Amino acid sequence: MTDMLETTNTVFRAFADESRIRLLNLLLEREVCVCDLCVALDEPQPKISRHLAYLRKAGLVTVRQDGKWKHYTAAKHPAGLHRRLLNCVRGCLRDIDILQADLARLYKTRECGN
Amino acid sequence: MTDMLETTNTVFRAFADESRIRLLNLLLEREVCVCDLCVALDEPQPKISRHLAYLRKAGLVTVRQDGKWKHYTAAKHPAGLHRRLLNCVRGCLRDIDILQADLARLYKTRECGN
DNA sequence: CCATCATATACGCCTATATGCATATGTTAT
DNA sequence: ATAACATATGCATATAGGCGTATATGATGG
Repeated sequence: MTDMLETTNTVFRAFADESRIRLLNLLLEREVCVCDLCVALDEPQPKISRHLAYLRKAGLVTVRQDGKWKHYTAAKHPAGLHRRLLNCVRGCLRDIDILQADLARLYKTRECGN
Repeated sequence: MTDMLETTNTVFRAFADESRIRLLNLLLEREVCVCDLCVALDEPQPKISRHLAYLRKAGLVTVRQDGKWKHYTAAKHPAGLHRRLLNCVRGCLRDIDILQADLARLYKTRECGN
């Protein structure tokens, strides 16, 4: 496929933003609703939603609707490059301060019931 | 380090461009001078030089001066994330048509002496 | 010193992207 | 139906990035 390079490009672009890396870091851990992500990252909701849309279009996360909440999580069976890059993130980024702090806040937070 | 996330971001951005992926693909193979890269990618020299500067600043490639030529190659001992991402490229992207064609052109070309 | 060659950078233009604020959409409960 | 809540999107703006063209820098050879 000739457009595989374009797909690759899309995926790398998806990773090329601090907010999206922070989101992926959390979504690799477990399923999280938008409001909890807002709390964990301490960022306004429209900003979070737009980045989630970006990640969704890039095929890196999936959504599950649950009443008025939407729960996002890292895509389960991503294609070759997606999977490898997600593993990169999981493996390499664990130690970064901000990402650890995000995880800590995530586990302290239970905004929505689920 | 708090700015590790920024570094990470820089590296991902470096990968988020088709020309730069094509360059990295070649530079992972061997040391190449700028003029040979222009031929292999069939792109104008200023464009190549600008992307090489980008990759240099991101710490992904190094330069060796040799008279009037400059030879670039993938950084030998990159840090954790750099190394993992470069391996990703080496492993995942080999099969892409364009990248294979680039390699083929590279091996047919010997513009500069070295 | 001057011409030539290899590479780097400056400029202007255009597109993509990130963000804040306001608002739309969609769901639940009363 | 309406109010309240969760999420998504539209608009305006600011900034970054990519590209082509022209030009600067730096090295070599006459």
